[in-house]
Amino acid sequence: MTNPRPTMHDVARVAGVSLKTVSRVVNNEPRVNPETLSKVHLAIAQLGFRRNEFARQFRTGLTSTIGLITEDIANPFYSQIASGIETVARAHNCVVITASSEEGIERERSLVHALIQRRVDGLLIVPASGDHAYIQQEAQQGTPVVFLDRPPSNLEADVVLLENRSGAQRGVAHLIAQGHQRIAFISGFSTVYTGAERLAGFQDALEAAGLPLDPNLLSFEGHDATQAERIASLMLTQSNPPTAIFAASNRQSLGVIRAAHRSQSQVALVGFDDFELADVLPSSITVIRYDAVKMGRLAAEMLFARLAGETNAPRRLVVPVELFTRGMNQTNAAKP
Amino acid sequence: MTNPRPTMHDVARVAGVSLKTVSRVVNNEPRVNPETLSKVHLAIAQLGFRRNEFARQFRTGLTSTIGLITEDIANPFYSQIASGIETVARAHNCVVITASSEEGIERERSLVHALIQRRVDGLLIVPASGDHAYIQQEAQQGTPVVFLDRPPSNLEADVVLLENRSGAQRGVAHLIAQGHQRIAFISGFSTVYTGAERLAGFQDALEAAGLPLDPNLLSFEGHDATQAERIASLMLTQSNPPTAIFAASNRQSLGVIRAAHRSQSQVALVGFDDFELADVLPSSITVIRYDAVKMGRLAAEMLFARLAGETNAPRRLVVPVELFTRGMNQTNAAKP
DNA sequence: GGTTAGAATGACAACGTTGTCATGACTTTA
DNA sequence: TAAAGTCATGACAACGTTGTCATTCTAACC
Repeated sequence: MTNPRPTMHDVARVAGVSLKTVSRVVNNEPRVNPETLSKVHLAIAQLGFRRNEFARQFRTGLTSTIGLITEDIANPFYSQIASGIETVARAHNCVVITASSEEGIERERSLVHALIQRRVDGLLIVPASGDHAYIQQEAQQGTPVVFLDRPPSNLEADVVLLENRSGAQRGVAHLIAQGHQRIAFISGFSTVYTGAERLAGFQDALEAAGLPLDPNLLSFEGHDATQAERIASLMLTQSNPPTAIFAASNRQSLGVIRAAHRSQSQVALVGFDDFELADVLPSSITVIRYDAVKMGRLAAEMLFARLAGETNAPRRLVVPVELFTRGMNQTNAAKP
Repeated sequence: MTNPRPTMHDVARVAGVSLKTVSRVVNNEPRVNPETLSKVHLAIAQLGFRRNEFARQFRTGLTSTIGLITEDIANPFYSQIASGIETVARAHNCVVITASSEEGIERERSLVHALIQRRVDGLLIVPASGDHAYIQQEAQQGTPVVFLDRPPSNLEADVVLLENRSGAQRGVAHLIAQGHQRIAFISGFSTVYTGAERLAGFQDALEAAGLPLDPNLLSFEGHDATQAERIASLMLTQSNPPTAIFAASNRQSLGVIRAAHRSQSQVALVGFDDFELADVLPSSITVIRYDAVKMGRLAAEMLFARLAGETNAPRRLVVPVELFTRGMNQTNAAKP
């Protein structure tokens, strides 16, 4: 029923030539007699032979495979990054192994090891919070690593980041320019790099405008949309509620939108990360947006540059973000 | 600077034992003298040795790697599937290579070959339209293949599908029950399996209600959201416009929502596929939804069952869908 | 004390490919 | 016609691991 895959050896036997000659044909090496060539081609077609890339990679030491570790591939942000990476990888005849760390440093570590043991040529990592010194040894043993979205701790390495701080600052400045004075900031864990940077941008904007920072309007517990919704609801129903909210990522934006919808609030919202349908919501949402696919491409290109032998000091690349304003609601409408 | 990765041979030399003894230690084989054991462990730690999984896989013939080919990994539907697959793969100590066919049969074919040549243990494919007979040979040579979302043409194989036809039928019946008589159907290419099935479901519902099918209210050209928006706009502005639209997938839903938003139309919408924010839109959207992650899990489990030696006839698994009604707008409100 | 059993270890082939070198035949050159 | 060069081909080792089998040594048995 299932005939095993033929090897070069089988082809050689059928064609009546040596193993090496088959290898030459398969690799399009010169100096093969045309007659021999066709004999071999015939045998190849007859057996349905296809070179065992796995064995070849083993022999040559290069797997033409890179690894990508993200928090969760189901998250559109990461899957867009993955898409950009894949495009570049394909141009280099590479495939991509994707794995999800679920935001745990231990799990990340075990994935890194699993991929290193499979001898991927390089690694792209969206790092979980925690100590990344363990990567040092791997990198020194010849597997280049490029980080995405967040820099690793305790490690000098290539990294591609977003313009987090200035992006957040511009978003908040936009709200201030619209006349908002009480602006809330809802984020996930403050220990995550992007959260901290965006908070800094938030503070920059307040300071520049001479506005006070009300601790009651700060939250770092909106890790997912549900949490963010709960927190936004609380803020909106308290006495002296915020007139605007800055959401640190699309997960928080989602929660805030739901909370505002439920409580019929007209609170203004600016969010980091664009999302589909932002344009057709009852109150259009201004966002800080960027090209996630491009981010993936850039990181992959850095990795391939390393693989090509580049040995400069680690580089830090920053992907620009754009304040994209929607629905020019200049003022904060009062509740009905 | 970069010390090459140590091999078992290096460990053996440092520990003063034979290669095979190191192998025994690494594989936790019994009958190793405790003293020797610790010598070897010491050498392993000292050199930072980690087994070359790649060489091991080469020797044993199993790569512990499966391949996943989708249309576009950046599409949330596919990235959710990927997430489910990854979970199952991890439980089997496998990693997943993801690749995008960009909906082209030729590209798909080249990816299948690339993955087969890398000797992935199995393949999961969301097939592009076209002839899939070429897979036959691969499957016979020992690489099991499971299809997702659409069955392959000219090939008997395992496949996991959605309840397309009855799902669409229920969605349209829901609209009819609300009193709609002129219902449009907007889809991508009719040649794609899911599109054809959902159209059949649409027709089922109309027939059951004794409603006529107006060809002017059918379109198969809304391949992406932009196209769908254009078509929906045309339909909505024609004389005798539809009072409801059935969108065959989330891409079409998106376009329809935009079109309705632009033209201030109150057209009712039911769409196949759920999407974020559907609950907070001005007119809440009823959808046919399902668990895409689970779909990935099921397919992966089928694949691993094959890898475990299952040799039954190809199976067809159907993932149930659910009509999820939102916003009980019983009637079709007239324009203001 | 000689045979046997078992424990601990090592030598070697094998997986399927590519790189290195050798070989023989034929052709060109002096 | 001998020397040198080119062409076509093949034999063999190597990549790093595991599987098979052989070997040595010690302990236990009759």
